[in-house]
Amino acid sequence: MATIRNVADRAEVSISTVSRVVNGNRPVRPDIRERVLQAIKELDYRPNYLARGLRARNSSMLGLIIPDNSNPFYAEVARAIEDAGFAAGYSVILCNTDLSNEKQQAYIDVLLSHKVEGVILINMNLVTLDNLERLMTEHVPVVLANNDIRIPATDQILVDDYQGGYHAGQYLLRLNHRRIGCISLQSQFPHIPKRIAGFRQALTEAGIELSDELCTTGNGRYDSGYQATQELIRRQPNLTAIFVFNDLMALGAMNALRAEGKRIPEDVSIIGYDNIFYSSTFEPALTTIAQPIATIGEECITRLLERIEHPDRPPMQVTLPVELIERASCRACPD
Amino acid sequence: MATIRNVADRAEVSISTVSRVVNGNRPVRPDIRERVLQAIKELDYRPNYLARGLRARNSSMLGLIIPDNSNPFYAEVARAIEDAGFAAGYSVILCNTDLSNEKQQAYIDVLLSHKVEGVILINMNLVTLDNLERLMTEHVPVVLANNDIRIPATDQILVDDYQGGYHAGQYLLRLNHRRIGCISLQSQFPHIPKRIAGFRQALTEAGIELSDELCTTGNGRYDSGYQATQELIRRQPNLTAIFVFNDLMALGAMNALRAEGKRIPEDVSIIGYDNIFYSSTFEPALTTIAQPIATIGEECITRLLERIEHPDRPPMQVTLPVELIERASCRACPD
DNA sequence: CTGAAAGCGCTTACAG
DNA sequence: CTGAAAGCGCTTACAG
Repeated sequence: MATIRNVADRAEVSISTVSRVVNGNRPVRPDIRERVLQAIKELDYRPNYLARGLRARNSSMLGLIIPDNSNPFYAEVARAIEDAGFAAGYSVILCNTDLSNEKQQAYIDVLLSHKVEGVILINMNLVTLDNLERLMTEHVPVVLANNDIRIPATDQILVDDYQGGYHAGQYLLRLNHRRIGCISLQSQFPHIPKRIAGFRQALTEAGIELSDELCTTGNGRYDSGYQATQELIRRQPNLTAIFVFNDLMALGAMNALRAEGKRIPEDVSIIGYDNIFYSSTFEPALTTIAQPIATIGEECITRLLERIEHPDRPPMQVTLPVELIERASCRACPD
Repeated sequence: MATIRNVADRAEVSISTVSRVVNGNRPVRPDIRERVLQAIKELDYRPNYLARGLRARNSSMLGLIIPDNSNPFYAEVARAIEDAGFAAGYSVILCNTDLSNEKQQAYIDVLLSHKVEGVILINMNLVTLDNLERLMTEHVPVVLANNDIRIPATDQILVDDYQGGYHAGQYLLRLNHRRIGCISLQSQFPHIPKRIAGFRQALTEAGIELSDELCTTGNGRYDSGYQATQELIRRQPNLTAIFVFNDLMALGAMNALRAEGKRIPEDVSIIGYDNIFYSSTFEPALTTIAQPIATIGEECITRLLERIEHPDRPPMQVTLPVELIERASCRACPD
């Protein structure tokens, strides 16, 4: 394929001049610029980003590290990031880790070798901070989302999990529920305990204790929501409501309940978390605590691009609000 | 960060030697290799892929062009591709096009500039072949999936859409349905007409004509399945079954039917297409024609890597089979 | 088995 | 406003 050299020869100018018209960063005499543009078109020239990146120390690439792009939550976030990245002239490398520390590490090495200009880490498994530190020592701009651990010198996008848990609790209480189960997420993420704390606080204010017996955990996937629910109703058959920590598991919960002959919401109310697109299409439509999914993605990329532009600005912490979305999976407890 | 030069200095060897131990492609005296390895570790050296790629004419990058990664079908395919790509040492650049010709074109230019070693195109909008041709002239290996148009010198992964349509038709007929609607996909893709042809053939064999009145189209998304269904039952209130060309629209169809007070499958049977993961979790669980989603992804990447290795092997066309998955959304028509 | 040298395709001071 | 030259960090013949 054509190189800058070929263009220069055809336009009878130096490669410096070609570079200038391609990048448009220095003045070029109009007639010469025309000649160059003409040659570029005739040769179908496209700059080699490998060469440009090597020389100019930029790669026009971003890394996106998420647990699993086939999970609708991450899929939606990834979409927002890809859109905005593309608009800003960046390509995004997709990295799935399944929360495995080894895969995270391997991918960070790869991204570093590719000389990405920044990386977005969503629900990063931070059992150790080594991975993050490697990024920091190389001075690669990083945005951390959904990871409420204070990392100095890193932009962070958080969602108000305490409020999320609190709202869910209050809502169920307002509907007169008293025997409330909870399916949380088994994870090392600090935002999960906060969500539980908010939930517990709401119950405590109503004089209800969140007993261990009524709490269980899942891994976030449909199946685990199904199983956790079976376990929960085995332990406490008189449950009237369950707060499930993500919509996918909530869907599993609804199906498990149905398999036991329970109706939703007549027999058991279910409230989810996330508000993935599909939650509104479930039958019954799922009442849930909405995370601002698209906003999370947009904030991630906005912060990252900002930091690439201005590496020395102080890091920001953005906390996004949650919102209760009332649909059809909860109803007032008759008791 | 450390460069090959730093490593060479510390290990007191030439950069050629460092390169050889890093790439492990030429023999190096064991004690020297040890020294180099030691220096690499001490300096936390990682090769610069920009430099390597520029020189060696490889980038370790692949492009994945899909309509929308937040659609579960593509999300699942993308996941399979990312997994296998990573395992083979490639990073994948995620490109969403929303089927826009402009975006496809823009992304292909970008991928070419990044010097990707290959690109996978799934449901590429081929209103013009220009985009594809640019890839061909640059000799970038290409795999085309879900695009049943004969492109010489291109590997293609297809699914047997004729059979898919035929099976769906036969199944509904076997259940004694006679007034069958069809929500197909508005698209320029050649596999869609084939699917319709298979469906029509099944009906024809049973002496039933697939009238235009019973056919409509959607864009593949949930909402359009919902709307298309409203339209269909307005036109023909006595419909007993609908064949919907993807599961997402089928979900929309079920909800639209319910909103009209119809029960599924008692009043109307629904059969979908794709077998995305969620279709088994719908209420009722969706009967559908399964595409081998993971296999499509795996075949794409296998073919692509194969072609990168052996550019001169004749292109292959793989046609994958579909399978009827019987679940709960269809039942025998009482008529 | 090892090293010196050329060169991949660009950008960017520098000199004019 | 333009061009010659250096150099980004590698790989790979080539010579030894």
